[in-house]
Amino acid sequence: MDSLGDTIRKLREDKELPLRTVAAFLDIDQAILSKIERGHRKPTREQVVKLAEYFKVKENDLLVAWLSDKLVYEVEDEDMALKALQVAEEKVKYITKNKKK
Amino acid sequence: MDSLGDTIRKLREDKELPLRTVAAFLDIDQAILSKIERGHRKPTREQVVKLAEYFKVKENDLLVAWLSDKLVYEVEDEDMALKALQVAEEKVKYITKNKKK
DNA sequence: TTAAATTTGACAAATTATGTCAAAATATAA
DNA sequence: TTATATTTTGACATAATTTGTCAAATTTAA
Repeated sequence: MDSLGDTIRKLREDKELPLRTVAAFLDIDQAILSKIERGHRKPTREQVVKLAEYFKVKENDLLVAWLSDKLVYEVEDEDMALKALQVAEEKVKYITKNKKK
Repeated sequence: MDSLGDTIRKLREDKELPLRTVAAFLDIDQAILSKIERGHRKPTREQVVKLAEYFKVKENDLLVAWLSDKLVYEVEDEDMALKALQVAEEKVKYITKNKKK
């Protein structure tokens, strides 16, 4: 199961691009991109969108990976992590349903 | 489906306590407690723990409500909210499994 | 009404997220 | 090897968000 960082690194290495190049496109220091790929930093939503564009992959796929990573980060040192995720799912379903009307 | 704020408000009103009293126990201004109950502010983890103690309800139940609220807040304006939650669940299961070893 | 309780919004302080930079470490090519 | 390019790390700055106070406005209920 790849993290978002792993995915980005693979995309970049497949094209044999240095951090410098991709980081320039994102308009950030390469240090940050390095940290993002290694999972030591979370990219911003905008960076993820740009990366999808840059590597020509589905924006939605990358955003799901990004958002789920954020959720994992948010619950990870809690015992009730799984329970909370399940309850959150129910809440989202409930909210979505009542928004449709 | 009650939010955490609703739950706290009910617990407080059942005991006929003013915001002032409970807020004092939490060591915050009553304005914040008002906002928490109305869902305009998120309580901190520590505040939730204190509230569980104060109202003598299961800490874990309140923490699940709190954490799931935070998760909902984090995904709520994303189309892929549900998908991200499901992927996060898989990731948490994966992490938990590999931690046991 | 008037007194208590609650709500609101402007603002301040604290915390966390995001970024730069330069030096250290690592990988690659000559 | 030695030199060059790339990546990684950590100290630090800046920006954004969270968490809080305060006082005035509003609502509730005696």
